[in-house]
Amino acid sequence: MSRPTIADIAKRVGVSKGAVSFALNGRPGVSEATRARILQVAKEMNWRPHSAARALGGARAEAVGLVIARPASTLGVEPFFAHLLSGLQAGLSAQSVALHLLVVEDAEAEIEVYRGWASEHRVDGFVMVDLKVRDPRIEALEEVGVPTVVLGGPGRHGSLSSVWADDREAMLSVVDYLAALGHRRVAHVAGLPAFRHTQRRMRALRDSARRLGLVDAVSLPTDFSDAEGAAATRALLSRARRPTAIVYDSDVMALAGLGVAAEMRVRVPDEVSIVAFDDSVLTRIAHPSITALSRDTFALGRQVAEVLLEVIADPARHLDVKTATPRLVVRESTAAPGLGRDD
Amino acid sequence: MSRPTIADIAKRVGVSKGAVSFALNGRPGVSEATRARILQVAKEMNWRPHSAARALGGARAEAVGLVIARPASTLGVEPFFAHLLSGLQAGLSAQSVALHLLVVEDAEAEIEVYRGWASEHRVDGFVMVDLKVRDPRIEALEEVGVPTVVLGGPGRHGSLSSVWADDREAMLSVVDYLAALGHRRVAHVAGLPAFRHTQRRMRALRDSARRLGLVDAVSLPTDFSDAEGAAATRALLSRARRPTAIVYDSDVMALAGLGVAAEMRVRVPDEVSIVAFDDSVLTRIAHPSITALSRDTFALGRQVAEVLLEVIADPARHLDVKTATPRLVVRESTAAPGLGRDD
DNA sequence: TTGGGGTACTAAACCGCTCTAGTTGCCGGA
DNA sequence: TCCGGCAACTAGAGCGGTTTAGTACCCCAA
Repeated sequence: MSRPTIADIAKRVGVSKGAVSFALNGRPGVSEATRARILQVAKEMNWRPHSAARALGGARAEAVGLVIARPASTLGVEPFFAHLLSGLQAGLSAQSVALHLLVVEDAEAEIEVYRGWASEHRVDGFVMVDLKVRDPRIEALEEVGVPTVVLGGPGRHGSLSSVWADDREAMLSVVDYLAALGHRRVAHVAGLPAFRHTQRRMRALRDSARRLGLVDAVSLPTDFSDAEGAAATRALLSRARRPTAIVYDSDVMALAGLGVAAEMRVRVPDEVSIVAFDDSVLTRIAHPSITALSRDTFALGRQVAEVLLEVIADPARHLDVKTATPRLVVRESTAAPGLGRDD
Repeated sequence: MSRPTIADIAKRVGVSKGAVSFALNGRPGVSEATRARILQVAKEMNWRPHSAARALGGARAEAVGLVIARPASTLGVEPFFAHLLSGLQAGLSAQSVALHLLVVEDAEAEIEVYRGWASEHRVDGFVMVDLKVRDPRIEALEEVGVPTVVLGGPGRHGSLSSVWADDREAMLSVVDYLAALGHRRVAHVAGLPAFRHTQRRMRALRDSARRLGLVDAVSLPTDFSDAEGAAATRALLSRARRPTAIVYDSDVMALAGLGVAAEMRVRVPDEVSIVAFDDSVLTRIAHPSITALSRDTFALGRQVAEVLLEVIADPARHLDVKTATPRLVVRESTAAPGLGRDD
């Protein structure tokens, strides 16, 4: 026989549908004895709520949405993304909330999906990632009126809540560290300039260069791919006055850069130091292992989930959470310029 | 004002709810003129179907489920997984079907989620991954009665459809290649022995060793982590008669193995050749780059999605799709066993 | 003229659950 | 004895669609 409904339970126990509903939802209106009997029978019949029926009455969908506008084929490349997803899952599954995931072509399609899922009550909230410099999604999501947490900032996310890491401070700490080692020519292989965090990192490098008197502090934008990361590295290392340290905006690019250095017979860290934003297995198992800004993306994802659940519980709230600033994990890929020849 | 319903449209156009439903779903029962008028008004009012209401009536959920029983924190490590997810997305989003994703602790919880989502009509089908040797999930899913595609095989997935790659054939091709280069001592750093595909690879290595007269053809099981991959490599390279070639069950472990070799001053590929199952950026950007079995995981994911959509469309069907056998991409990490030749 | 059959449409049941507005029965107090 | 009040429970109206049964009307053949 097919799934039992509360009507079946009601008939069997000999009470009304309403009584069963009250009992199952733990609300007053039934005696303890009756409640126990109802729960017992519900269990025996292996009853489960029909989420659609609940949703019709205006209840929660018990799911949140994550829509990503990237070519699906590049998603897999980013350990960052996978970790974030894991963290989100961890935070959500604690409250048995599922994640509705969709990859679309562009921001326009993304906004369409927001509208659709919201009005179909498919989800209770959204997580928005890849905050752009002037981002049309912000306005769209505000209009849609569904609780949302933006991953990125600070600022520029309108009335939406956000969770952000201080990219500026992180970059400053990297440059300070390199400067303290004695580096004067620090280059930066950046990510997509359309991203807000890329801009903040580039600006931080410029500011620090001025403050510390560094020269040739240049940022080369890329698309985050290993190919462009390698190309940028090749360009930098081919310069007459090549940088003594390179900061990469992702672990994949740093690893690609390391490969290029080896191929060009530029020794790491003796002749060039390498630092990666974003830590992962990649930086640990590379040889030499790569000094990286470690930011526990898993925890970040979980935090995003928690904030979102809070905002869903009380839509009037507006949270703006700053996460721990990435911590620099020093490994074998950095050293004072021109020194060290321990190999 | 809140979302318009078909009743609102009906009132505005001056017809009944039923007529509106017929018009919006493109079924007979209304004249072309009326249909056009209804569609026009629906568009003006920016109407969207309420998925919960549809689901109540027994319609599709337009979503499929993927439940993974792994500690969420290890998910991100596997490029394989991320690629698979991307491919799934690509296949599903072509028909605007969303992916309901959940990470749970163990197989038991996984089965609970299958039961739950199925009876709540949250999804139209499931994708099952990580096929184990004697897998209780198979029976559970058959009982649940929701269209499912198992990633893995061949065989041992009951009445469920499946998509599988020939791991045996793949391993044979690797060993043949190594034997042809002159290798006689081939080791295998395997994955979790509970996985069916791990078993098949181990058996294939044993069979091939017998056929080709290889010695010391040993498989060391691991948990797929870079740590255990490194440890296994260290153990193998410390042997008195160490292997001249090592096959790794994942790209991450191969990269970790490469690191260990460098650290132990065992030259690759001069003293030991390295081959990875599963290709990704990692194997390409490593230095030296790693010879790998490339299997286009993205395409695999898309194929799974397509098969699932087919089975959902016609639940009576049973598909069993064998994907292209992984192709060996030779890079810098393999060569004839030159130095340290001591047979 | 009748009647059969097709088309275009309406009314209402139905899906499974929630929630409000009763209704019943019992108790205690005046 | 009557009545108010409360706890326990019932009846039934939604929620937003789909779908079935039924109706009104028209056309055409007998």
